[in-house]
Amino acid sequence: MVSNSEVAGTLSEIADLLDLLGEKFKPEAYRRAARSIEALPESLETIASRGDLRSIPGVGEAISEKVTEILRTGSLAYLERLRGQVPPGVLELMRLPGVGPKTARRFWAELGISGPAQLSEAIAAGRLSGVKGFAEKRVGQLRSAVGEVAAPSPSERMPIERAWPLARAIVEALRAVPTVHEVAVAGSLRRARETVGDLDVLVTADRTQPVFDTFSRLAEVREVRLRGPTKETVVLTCGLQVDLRVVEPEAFGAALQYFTGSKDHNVRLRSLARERGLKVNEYGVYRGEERIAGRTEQEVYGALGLAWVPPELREDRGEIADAAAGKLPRLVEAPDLVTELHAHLSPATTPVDLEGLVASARERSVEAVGVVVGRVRGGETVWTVPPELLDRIRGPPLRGIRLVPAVEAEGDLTGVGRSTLAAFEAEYLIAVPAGLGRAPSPQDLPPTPVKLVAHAGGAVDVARPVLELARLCRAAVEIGPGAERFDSTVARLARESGIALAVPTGVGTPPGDPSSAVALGFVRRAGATREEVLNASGLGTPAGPQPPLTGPRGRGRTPGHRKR
DNA sequence: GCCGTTTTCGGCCCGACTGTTTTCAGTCG
Repeated sequence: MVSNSEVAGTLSEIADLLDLLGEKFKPEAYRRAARSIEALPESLETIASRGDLRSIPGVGEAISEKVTEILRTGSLAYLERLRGQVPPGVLELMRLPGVGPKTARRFWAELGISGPAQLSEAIAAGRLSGVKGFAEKRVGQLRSAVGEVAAPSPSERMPIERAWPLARAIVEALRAVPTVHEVAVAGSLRRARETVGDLDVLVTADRTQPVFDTFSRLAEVREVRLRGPTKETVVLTCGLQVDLRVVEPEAFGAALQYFTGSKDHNVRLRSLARERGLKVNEYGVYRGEERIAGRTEQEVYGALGLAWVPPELREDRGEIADAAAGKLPRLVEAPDLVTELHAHLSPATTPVDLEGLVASARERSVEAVGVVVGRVRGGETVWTVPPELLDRIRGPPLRGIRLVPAVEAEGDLTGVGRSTLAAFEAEYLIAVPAGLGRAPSPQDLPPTPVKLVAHAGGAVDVARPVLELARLCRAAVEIGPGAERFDSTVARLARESGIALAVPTGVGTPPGDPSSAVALGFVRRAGATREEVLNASGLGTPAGPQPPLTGPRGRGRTPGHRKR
């Protein structure tokens, strides 16, 4: 079994090799195919077995044949042939910071340098002095670049839930600068990608200098890598790179659009602009010399005849055509989340904790909270809240918040039934299918409806049996960051199978915990509307057409409705 | 190599920054 990432890696290597060989457009074609494959919600094997490889953006006749060969044989003759033309060390040279295909090729072809070690020797021996294009400063850069190879590896992509608090801290620090007006985070964090490679921060300000000064002096900053009149790049102690740009207010929307990406979304957007005789860059939309949009993103998309595209959808998966046709989904939003389905009290719970939970719900305008009052494993009770708390949870609403008792059932669901709920006087079950190694069969299902499948997590292929369980139970699956929840690719698969989603609201989590915001980003990234999120319908829904409480696919009701 | 409500051929996003230049090439995002 060859993973999607391995295939993407192979295509990227082909791109690099073609770059070194001086090819013009092929490298970008291979990179684009690699990016789409990396972002696929299901395995290439599955797609190939349906004969659908050509439906992947950027995959045409030639690349689909190569992918097929890799899947079938685990290797690729074309790649081996390219490798034969370029010494392996030259690829490593190209991966040094500041060294691209042209420079690497010159080292190799003109100076006989075919690897970082040889480059290091050449620099030490002074063989670069007098060579055109390699003056003192450049040689200094190369020396440190070669040195860094042995040092800790360059920063890899970071899980979004880790990057989120860092971004928040930076935004708050910049907002405190007196000359600053607007601050926004763009990039893959804004698109709610599961991992982020760097942070992009945009600022409008009266004066640039104080902004850069504050930025460079942040406690988390390890080094300032580059500073120009409008842009500064730093590296944080954790290795994450942060780019800060100061833009004028008239261009804020255009810059936000541009730096939010994705790259493929922007390329398509600018191609569309060209077709309409317009030009889009980070300063605005231009007809000739005249700027016709730029202050807001709505203006920018509007000038191109498009509806504003939510950042989470900007991946060139057809969203631009949808925006042109007015067919973009109305994605679920934070105020839609009126119910928390899965809140925990600590094992040593006191009434104070319950007050805290209620306060937390009020803060977030959540009106009903499903509280776990007990946990069972294989029919045995493993944990339960103190009886006096159970009474309060079952009692009348606390300060307007309705508390709904729920039971978590770990692992195997056989033996879990109505009696389990009755024992706890709970209203619904939360399945926690740890170690579910196979697809469940209907006999495995409890006679009591399960409302939520939570704490499952894992990669797409691991998720399938869990999704099958959710489908059979007509339960929602919990989405969110971390190893114990499902990400946006699984959320998308769930939606496509008609399975409802559940989004943690953050009720009962510490202040500043990013998991609720990230979870919302994930389900939006999966294209979910309010109607597809179980805890977004029902209670307190604003006036207007009410979504069906029981969705078209027969999902359960929200806790708050059971006694109304 | 991919792709097309202008195309099955002829295009392929665009600008900041750096170091090296006498006006630009390369890298990066």
